[in-house]
Amino acid sequence: MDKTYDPKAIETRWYDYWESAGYFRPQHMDDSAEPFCIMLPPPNVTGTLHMGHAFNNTIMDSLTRYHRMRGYNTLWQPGTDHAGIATQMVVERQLQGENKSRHDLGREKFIERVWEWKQESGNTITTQLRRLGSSLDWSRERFTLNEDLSAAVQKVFIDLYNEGLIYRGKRLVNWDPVLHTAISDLEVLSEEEQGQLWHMKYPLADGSGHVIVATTRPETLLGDAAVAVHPDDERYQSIIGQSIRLPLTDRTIPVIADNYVDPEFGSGCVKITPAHDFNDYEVWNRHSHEAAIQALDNGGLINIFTIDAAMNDSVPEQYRGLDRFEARKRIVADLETAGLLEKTEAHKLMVPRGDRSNAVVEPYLTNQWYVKVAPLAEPAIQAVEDGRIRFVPENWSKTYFEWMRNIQDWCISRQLWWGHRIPAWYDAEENIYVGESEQAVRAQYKLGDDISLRRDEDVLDTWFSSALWPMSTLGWPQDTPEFRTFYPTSVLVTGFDIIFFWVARMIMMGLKFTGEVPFREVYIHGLVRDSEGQKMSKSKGNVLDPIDLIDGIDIDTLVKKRTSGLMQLQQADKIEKQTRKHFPDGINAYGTDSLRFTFASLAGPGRDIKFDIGRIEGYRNYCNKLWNASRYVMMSIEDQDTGLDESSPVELGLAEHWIIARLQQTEREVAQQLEHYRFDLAAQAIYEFTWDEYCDWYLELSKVTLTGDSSAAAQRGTRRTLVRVLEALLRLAHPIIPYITEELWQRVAPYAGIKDGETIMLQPYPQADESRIDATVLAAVEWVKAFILGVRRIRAEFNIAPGKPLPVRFTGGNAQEQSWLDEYRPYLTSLAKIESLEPWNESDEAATALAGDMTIAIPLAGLIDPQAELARLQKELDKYRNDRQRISAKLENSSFVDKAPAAVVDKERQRCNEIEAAIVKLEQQYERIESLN
RNA sequence: AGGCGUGUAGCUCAGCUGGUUAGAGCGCUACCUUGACAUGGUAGAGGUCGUUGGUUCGAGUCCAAUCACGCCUACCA
Repeated sequence: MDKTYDPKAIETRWYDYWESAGYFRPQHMDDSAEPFCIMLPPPNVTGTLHMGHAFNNTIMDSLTRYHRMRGYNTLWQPGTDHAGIATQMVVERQLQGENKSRHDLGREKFIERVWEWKQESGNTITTQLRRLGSSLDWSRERFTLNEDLSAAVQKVFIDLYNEGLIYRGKRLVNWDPVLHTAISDLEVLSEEEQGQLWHMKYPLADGSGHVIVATTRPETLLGDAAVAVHPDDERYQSIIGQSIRLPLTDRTIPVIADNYVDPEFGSGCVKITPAHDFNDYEVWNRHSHEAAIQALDNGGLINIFTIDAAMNDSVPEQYRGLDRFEARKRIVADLETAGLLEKTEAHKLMVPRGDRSNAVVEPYLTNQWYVKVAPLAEPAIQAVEDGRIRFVPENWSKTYFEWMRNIQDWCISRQLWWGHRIPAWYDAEENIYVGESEQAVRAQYKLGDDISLRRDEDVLDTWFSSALWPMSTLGWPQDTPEFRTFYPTSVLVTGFDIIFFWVARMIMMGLKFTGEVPFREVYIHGLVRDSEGQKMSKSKGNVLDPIDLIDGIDIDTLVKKRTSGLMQLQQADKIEKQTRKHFPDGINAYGTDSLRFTFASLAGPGRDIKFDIGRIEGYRNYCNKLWNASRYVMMSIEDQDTGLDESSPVELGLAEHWIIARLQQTEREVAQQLEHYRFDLAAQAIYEFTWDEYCDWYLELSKVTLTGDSSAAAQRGTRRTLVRVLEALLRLAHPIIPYITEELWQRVAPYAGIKDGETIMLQPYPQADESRIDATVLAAVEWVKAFILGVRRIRAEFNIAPGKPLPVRFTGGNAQEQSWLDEYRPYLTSLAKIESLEPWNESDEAATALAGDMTIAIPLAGLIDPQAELARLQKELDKYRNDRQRISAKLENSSFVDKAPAAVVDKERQRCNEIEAAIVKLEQQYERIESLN
């Protein structure tokens, strides 16, 4: 074996081996074993792996591997979604390079082109997921636009439409003027930006004065339908019902009264632009029956924008064709000239932008399809309330309820070409026919060939198909063995940012169409951020690529990666500086296992995961430690008898019994933590057992037996324990660090008596055997450790070379300790490097330490600096005396003795006695040293 | 405005249903290349658990108030 752990050398070959051997597939397709199933949240097909994916996958793979080893019939189902807008944008950008638009190609050719792109580039992320060691069943990979998944989408649309839960309506939507499509509320990101508030004078038509209205979007003036005041506002009673001469136009609009207006804010007058503002639209709805409103063009619903958000032909000629922001400037200037601009002030406002295009979204009046969500939400709320679905951590259910109880109808149509086309047809009178195909529609509605039908041009929101993912990937609506075996799935693992987008919608759809929840548990994990807690983003230049952490990257390449393709070029310098500061030497190749162990350790209950490079370094060191421990074990057992032959005697010593007991405790702990999704604590238990118990103590203790004059049976027992505990440890750690454990296990397992072990993946997960935990053994080793540590501390304090054998004396100690001293003498002399171990006559000049009731003394004639030693003893005494005072006060408190459980009181008493004994010994030593002075 | 969350060692975080002396990793200090490992070993320094009250025999842990920070949802033109 190599002296150092090199992930590159081992990680490349195992994945192919596992995948080609079919280990990732479910073992059964029936109910002969308990099923465990996780659906991979389908990544965007245009996507590349980011830290969130890597984190998320580490958790899912750990769960999957754990359950597989536990004997569950396990399926982790992969796939990608078609990402309507994102994918269409990618291909349109390609076309742009050829100076073409999608319209030049036409719908059919364009879609062909997208499929071609998907064929070539759509597997980037699935290739990267493999690098993470993810044990996904690739033979079942799905894509939201696959035929069977599309059939599910169509069925759901048609059924919901027939039930009246999908409808078409003309309403205000969030319109992305760059992408020319409606987007849902969730795809709009509002952020505070610096803007201005313009206060404008709106003259009354009778010339008697004016009102002041303020706006952040002056261009919408051209679409105004009214000015609203509060009905009880004394100041404006007289003008309610009067007319306003709308500036820069030849229109007049009424003053109306509505409760929506806050009289305290601004002038108390609000301009109402119903076709371009959600609140104004509501106001308009309440007043649209009024004659003055009805008299306006289109009943007051005046649309002033083209699909590009340029001014359309309904506005005065001089503004037509202007972009909205250009129009804004012109209108402000014209108002100024006309003396109608009262004032302009700086104003912070929330600006809504499309999450894909980053363009300012406009409320825009269009025909769209909607899902009526409230009836679907009700059962979905119940499913969480009554525990059929459990959120972990539980608190996220509050967020879920909050949203579900205030839910809005969902706009599902998108003005795109790439996606599931809406199965609706229109006749010349705009009557709607919904069905599987034109033919089916004609048959169903008895439409003759003389009636021409035209299909709806729009496609469905990608999330509409994602909402069906747990059902559709298992074959629903067909009654398949997969669906029968694995639905409902076991757990959904995802970040909290996606609860509304996806989790809630899956629950609604699952319940609606299968009557069953789609998953029984939802594990919500935190979001990965950089070491300073900042969200990782391209524009901030703080993105880490998981593949770079695995393979390593030099600093120049990293800088280039972070600074290329930036929206704002002036950021580049800052990002370069920052990057060179954080990663002066680039990033080492840490390997997949180190990355996974890091993620597992970070998977605590918090919701921000700060990723610091120091952490992964530490876990790479852990892997190296495990590697070298195995190396030592292999060196100790190769060509040696490890007690596999039952006929030769095998003897286990204290160390063996101890490490076996600690292993059982660790196994219990790890399983318990994994059951509760505490990957951090499970990882910590594995880490501590490996490093602090197995390596620091057991390997050292084993050397005493193997290199000493122990019997053949004892040596056999030690070798057998070395290899068996290691073998179990590898299985224990395998779900988190699959590669290194497989690599080591392949070497080690035969010596542990495992024959024909093809892979660690399918070995049973270690189960604790409580009967092998012996409290006396644990206590004995604790005492042995205390003894050794005592000697080491004296060495360190007096600067005695660690290798120099020392004479050690002892005195006192209870009967058990005296017998331990006798029995475990070889461990003590070897690990503490003791030259001679004899009773102490208490007169020699010596430094002392305590091991339980026993005093350890190291004669150090002439070496001791009495002043320093007295100071040290004093410090220790102070600590003990403090403790004694606190505890005896407690014990003298009758209410404590009366009310606290007896066990607690007993413990305190015992502790008090121990402290008392220690103080006595320390005082004696103090006097001895003092007398030397 | 409403909802959620966080505040423990220089940094990143554990601390489960309240019970001895509050832990880990990284960083720091000193010593050590000992035959698994310097991606290592040994020893050590470092915390009045945001603040103030309360419940309790006992509070980092439960309750209330308060301060600071963060996130989400909805926004006032």
